[in-house]
Amino acid sequence: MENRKSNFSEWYNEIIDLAGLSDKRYPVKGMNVWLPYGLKIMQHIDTIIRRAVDSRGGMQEVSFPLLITRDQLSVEFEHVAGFENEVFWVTRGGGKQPLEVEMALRPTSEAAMYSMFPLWIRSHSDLPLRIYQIVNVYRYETKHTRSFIRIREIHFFEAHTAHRDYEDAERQMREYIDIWNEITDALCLPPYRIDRRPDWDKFPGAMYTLAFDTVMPGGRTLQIGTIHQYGENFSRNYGIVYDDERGGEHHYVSQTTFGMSERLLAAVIGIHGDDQGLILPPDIAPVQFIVVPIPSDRVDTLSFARDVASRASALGYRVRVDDRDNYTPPGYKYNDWEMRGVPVRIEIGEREVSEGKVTLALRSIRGRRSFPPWARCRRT
RNA sequence: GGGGCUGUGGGGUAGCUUGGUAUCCUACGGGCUUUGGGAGCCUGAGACCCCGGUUCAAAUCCGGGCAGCCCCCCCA
Repeated sequence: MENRKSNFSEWYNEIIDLAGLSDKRYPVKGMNVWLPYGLKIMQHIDTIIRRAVDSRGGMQEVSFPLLITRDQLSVEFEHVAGFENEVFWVTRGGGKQPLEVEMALRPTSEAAMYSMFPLWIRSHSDLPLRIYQIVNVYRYETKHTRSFIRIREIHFFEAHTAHRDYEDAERQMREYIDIWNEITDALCLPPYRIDRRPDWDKFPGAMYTLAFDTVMPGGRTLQIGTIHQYGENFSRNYGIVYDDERGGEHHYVSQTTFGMSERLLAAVIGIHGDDQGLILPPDIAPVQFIVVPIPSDRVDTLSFARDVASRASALGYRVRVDDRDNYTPPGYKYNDWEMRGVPVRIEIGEREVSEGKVTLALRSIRGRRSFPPWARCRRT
């Protein structure tokens, strides 16, 4: 395997392939296949995101259509102009018939959602409106694409909120930062930077943008999340208004958004990995304990291994017994699961069976210790 | 947006300059033997990115397309 520090780019490509995260051989530029192991990790990341968002209450998950009509995008607005060069268009349907109304694959969902907001928001009692979705968005990247970092089909979390005034929207911005802290804690990401982007670099249409940046090996900064204060910029263009308590008087809502993507996975890969491969935080590891039986003629290590595994499963951990028999020496399995980033390995050989103990090896420190049965499972 | 490079079995490669039989490693299937840090022997299957051009003949030369890689810059 490539050296992570001196040759990060190639190490990154190699580990994504070896660990079975994503297959970039799919014949469309920037659109890769999520492989089982990689998809599981991403789903666990999504679970962490949902937990962080849902636990605060008031925010609800939705799912909007993929297609946006040309009309929805025909608003004269810097937001629309900002994306016009990265939109995929659907122009035909049913054989070769040109569509009467051309449709875009969403590059982000403002235009989709804000076409519905005026129908949903009538009075102050409809506010705040706070929704999010985890869907794919599409951007016609012309530059060099890169697994999980710059792709054309993006696995995207986007939260959208509408508030009665700017102050309430600002409160939402502060809550986003709390949510972000909870997520980065669970992913064991190191302290990050929050940058207020200069005007030329803010999200198209936003009043201001705060970006969460992290630094990858090799020194490159990776923007892994952004929150945007829209103020009334969008509501004035999409006509999102409400009646206040006095009735009759219309006010524009103030809006915010929060965006994240599989760049979170890219950050976890890049920041935690080493020359042996991935190192996964336990919360997102598809396999948290790998039990490796070492075959023996004298004792039944496999049964013992399965017994250990079922006890750990009963405690709620994700456990797997590596009972593949085609790789006979255990060293292959050790290296294989270390490469995949499994946090804890449990080795079961003659010694463990006869002494009634297990031997644990931790991925993060690459040490090994022997323990009496089950003693540490709850704490690891 | 700019600069450079590459496409050969699943992965990594030799062959290309000088056109003619495609090399090796690894992974994979079958069989036997093995087993406390990437096992061994036997055997089997598997490839020249796509389209066009030059030529008796193209993996090799030329043009285009598609895909990928590296550096600078930037987006989630």
